Amino acid sequence: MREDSGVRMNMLQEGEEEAKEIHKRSTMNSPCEKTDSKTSKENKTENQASKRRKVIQKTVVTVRIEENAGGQKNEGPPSDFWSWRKYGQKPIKGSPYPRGYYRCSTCKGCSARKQVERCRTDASMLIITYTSTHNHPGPDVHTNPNQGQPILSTQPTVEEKLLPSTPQQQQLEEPIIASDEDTSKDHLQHLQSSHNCSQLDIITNQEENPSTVDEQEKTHNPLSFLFHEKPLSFSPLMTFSTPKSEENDFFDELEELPISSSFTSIMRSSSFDERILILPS
DNA sequence: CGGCTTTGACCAGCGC
DNA sequence: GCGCTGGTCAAAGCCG
Repeated sequence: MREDSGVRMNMLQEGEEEAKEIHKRSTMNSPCEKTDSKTSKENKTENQASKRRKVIQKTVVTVRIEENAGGQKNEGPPSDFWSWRKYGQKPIKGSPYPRGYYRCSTCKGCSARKQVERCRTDASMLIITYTSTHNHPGPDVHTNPNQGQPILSTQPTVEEKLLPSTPQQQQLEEPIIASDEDTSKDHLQHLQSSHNCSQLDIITNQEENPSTVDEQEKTHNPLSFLFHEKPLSFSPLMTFSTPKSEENDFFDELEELPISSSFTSIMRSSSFDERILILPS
């Protein structure tokens, strides 16, 4: 019925310095080299120096577990074409469910990470937070290492999405005013009921230095590892439809997610590749 | 045997 | 300054 499933993405750029930090790390450990984590104290210090709470760029995705299950267990990370290695798990205050920490094991030295936790209000929802970026080319999606997941090879690359080739997309590129939230919700509900296809919410929150961020985006946009390097990553997610008001409640709970009216724009387009840039107000 | 998961410990940021 | 909390490390064990 209404809550087939929903997928959302919020991308938050919370500070380019962190990006640099992570990037520095990723470059220090040259890609695909055996540097992993078991290294000297020096390296450890370096890593811990950047194990921050102000994580740079976060891409938050919510997924319904049942739908996500491409042969994966419920608690596992969502199916995408990267291989992830779990490196930690912590109970999160306020949430009955622990948060799992995964890093990309596709290539050693890759700084891409993600956090997987269940929605505290809806255990069937997974909240996946992607941080940092892959510093290596994505796996050949056409080989489809992901058992039986449908491949949507028509997904545009991030560059394609960056181009406001359509009025719709142009709208998405425009900054969104959060005060529009109520309206957004209306739109959201309306649109959710109108579209069975998945919806992705990608909110790019550019802080202070848009130029730098822009440059960053060109090279290490967290979305690039989601869309560009591996545009099919979300194909399993995209088969979902979206719950309606229930989901609004859910996201109300997620205080860190600046849903706001960006949702509205997202919902205006029924395809998954919505991207919303929120410029610093 | 290599890769992954589990889990306790450590460290740093943040709030008071 | 201190305690809390989140994020990461790394050893040990498990599994294919």
